[in-house]
Amino acid sequence: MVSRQPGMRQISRAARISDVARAAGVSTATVSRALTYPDRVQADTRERVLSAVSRLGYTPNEAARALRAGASRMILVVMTQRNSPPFFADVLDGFDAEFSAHGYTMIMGSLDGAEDKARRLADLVFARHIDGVIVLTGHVPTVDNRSILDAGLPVVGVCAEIDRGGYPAVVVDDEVCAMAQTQHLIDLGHRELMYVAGPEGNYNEVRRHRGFVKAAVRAGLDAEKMPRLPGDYMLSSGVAAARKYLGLSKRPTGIVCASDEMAIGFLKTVTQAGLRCPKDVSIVGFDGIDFASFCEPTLTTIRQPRFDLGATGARTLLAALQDKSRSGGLTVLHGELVIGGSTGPAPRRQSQK
Amino acid sequence: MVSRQPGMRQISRAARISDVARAAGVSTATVSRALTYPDRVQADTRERVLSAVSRLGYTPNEAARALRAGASRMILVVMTQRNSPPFFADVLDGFDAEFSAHGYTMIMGSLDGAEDKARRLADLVFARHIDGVIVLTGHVPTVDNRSILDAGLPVVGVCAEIDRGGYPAVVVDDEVCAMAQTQHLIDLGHRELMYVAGPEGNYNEVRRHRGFVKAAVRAGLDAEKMPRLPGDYMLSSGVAAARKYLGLSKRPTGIVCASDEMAIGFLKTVTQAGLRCPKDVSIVGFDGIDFASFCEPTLTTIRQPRFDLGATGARTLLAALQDKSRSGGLTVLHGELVIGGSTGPAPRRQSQK
DNA sequence: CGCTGTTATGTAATCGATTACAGCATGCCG
DNA sequence: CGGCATGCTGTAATCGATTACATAACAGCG
Repeated sequence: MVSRQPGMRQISRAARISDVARAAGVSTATVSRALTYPDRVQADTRERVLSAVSRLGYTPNEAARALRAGASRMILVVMTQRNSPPFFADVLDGFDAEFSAHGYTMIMGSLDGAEDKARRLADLVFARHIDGVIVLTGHVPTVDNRSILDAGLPVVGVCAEIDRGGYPAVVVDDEVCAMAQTQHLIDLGHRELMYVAGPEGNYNEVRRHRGFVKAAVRAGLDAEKMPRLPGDYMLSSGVAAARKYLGLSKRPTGIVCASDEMAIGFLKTVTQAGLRCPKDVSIVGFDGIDFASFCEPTLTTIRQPRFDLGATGARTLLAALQDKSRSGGLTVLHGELVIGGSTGPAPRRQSQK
Repeated sequence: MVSRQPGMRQISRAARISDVARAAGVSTATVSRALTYPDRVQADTRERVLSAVSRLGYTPNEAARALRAGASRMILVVMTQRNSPPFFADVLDGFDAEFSAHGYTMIMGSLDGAEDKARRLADLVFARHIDGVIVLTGHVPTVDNRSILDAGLPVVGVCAEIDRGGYPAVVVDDEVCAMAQTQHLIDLGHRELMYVAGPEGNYNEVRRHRGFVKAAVRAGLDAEKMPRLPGDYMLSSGVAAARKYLGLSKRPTGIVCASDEMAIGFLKTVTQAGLRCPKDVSIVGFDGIDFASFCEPTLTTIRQPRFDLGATGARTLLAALQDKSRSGGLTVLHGELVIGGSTGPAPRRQSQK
């Protein structure tokens, strides 16, 4: 009745610690010690145990260990929307590098607005299946009157601070970066600017827009009059923004986008409609995703330290796991303006208007 | 000594089933039944239990449940290389949709060649922390003389069959698609073709190249003479291939790439060098990633049913989890040629050579 | 009235690893 | 040689939920 597997090795039944103990002629306590504190058992006993372990292919049952230890060595990473827009890939790599080096495993949970997803993640957390949480979206939903944050686990915000205060976070100086984006256009002579936004109320969106306004005001421009088209960071909303832009009677010449994806969607759509970039219109993105260097023209953008955001965030959480009393603290990393081909001097006609 | 959390709710200590039992004035067995088989307990008892559950905010401890049940409701998804190249995002969404609908949670494990990563994933599997495995890369490494496959769990290959046979898989008809890619160029009059490859020996690479050769031979071309530049599916290798291409004394006019990323890297590099696409050179990609529609010109490519690959793969694994005896079986989905602006008639000069 | 069948609930074993505590040698010292 | 410290190993409790089995209450029926 043993189920045969296609593999080479025959699986009879996973070896338990008691099997190892019997094979090595010791107690289960000794097996456990030989594995966890090798110097607490005599050398020859250790030998016998280790050889039995490898002979039987023993791996300690994780559920039993977690139950006893009260810790699972699992980290939940909460993301918005669908799985991994291109920007996040490197951030996740940063997490992975640190966590797996410290014996932790990551679980990715995407919150695409569906309530049951949020409920499942909350269950995971309250079931003590998780030791710590990383929140990639500033906002954490509350379902059934409970939030992931209420489980009392260490939580770190990455890319955005968590809206309910008091948690450590690792972010980029969005506002400064957005000012740099905008200033770059101003330096090129653009005076008619437009902003393509991220989701309403989003942590990064709020700051990026604030930076845009500040830079404009500082240059003596009337920020009130500048169009602000809605978006959601994704390609399609860049396309939609471009369509609206093309319908405007008086088109701004400098376009500041809150993400690269939107900038790329915008760029493609307006050039396809016959506008020349950067001759007729200049476009700046935000994020520095790989494809920014592969559109035509290449995109001027803000390069974020993506891997570093992830690695630093992971280290912050690991520190909190070690020392639960540690709290708060904001780490701010810096973005960098990368000048591509999508921005150039403002066209004369427009700038004189 | 209770640690205070910044949240609103006060966390004293996670409620156990015995706390609920006491609060409801019943035994733990009754609590468990009230939650799992509601119709096995009297209505008023159930009421009391459920009210105590919500009053105490009780969530069953997952480690204890998993230990007792011998199942964790966790799925491991093994990926190659770094986290989620753009192609995989939708596939992962497909997994997520099915798995989370059925109460399963996904763990993403990336194997970037480092041995310790492979060891950790194997540990996870052998520790019975996982109920099933999805392998996104045909090859599964063996470390310390054991492979993830040896744990005797249900395993499904997605995007590629698993090299050690006998496991079900969900794939796309790579060879047919590659023939369509190639035939498209041949139909446009190209007779000098070149192939930009994926990683040596990779499941998809082998089939895509075979399709390329078949289509060429069928058209009476000498496949032996056609350059085959090495690559790894990623942007940078497309760039590298383009550099080599530019150095060739006699440049093929039809370029078949084993991935969109390479095609995009290639396209950008050769147009930047002054070649016109599709006038001087035609390029076809493979995958149908979002950005294929946003480069200049838009990329002709093979659109894969990415979400469907994921969803079908997940369903296959779920079926295997229900009925462990079920084995084998290959599901083949179909890709579709999407014609973009990167392919056009072969230049006259070249095609007459 | 007493027996059987049914339903609701409780008791206690169980999953597998960890670890506090106990026990047993052995060595050292007075 | 007795007493105590030290080092190694074993026994058994423990983590928290599930569930086989036991028990109790009650209805139905001859």
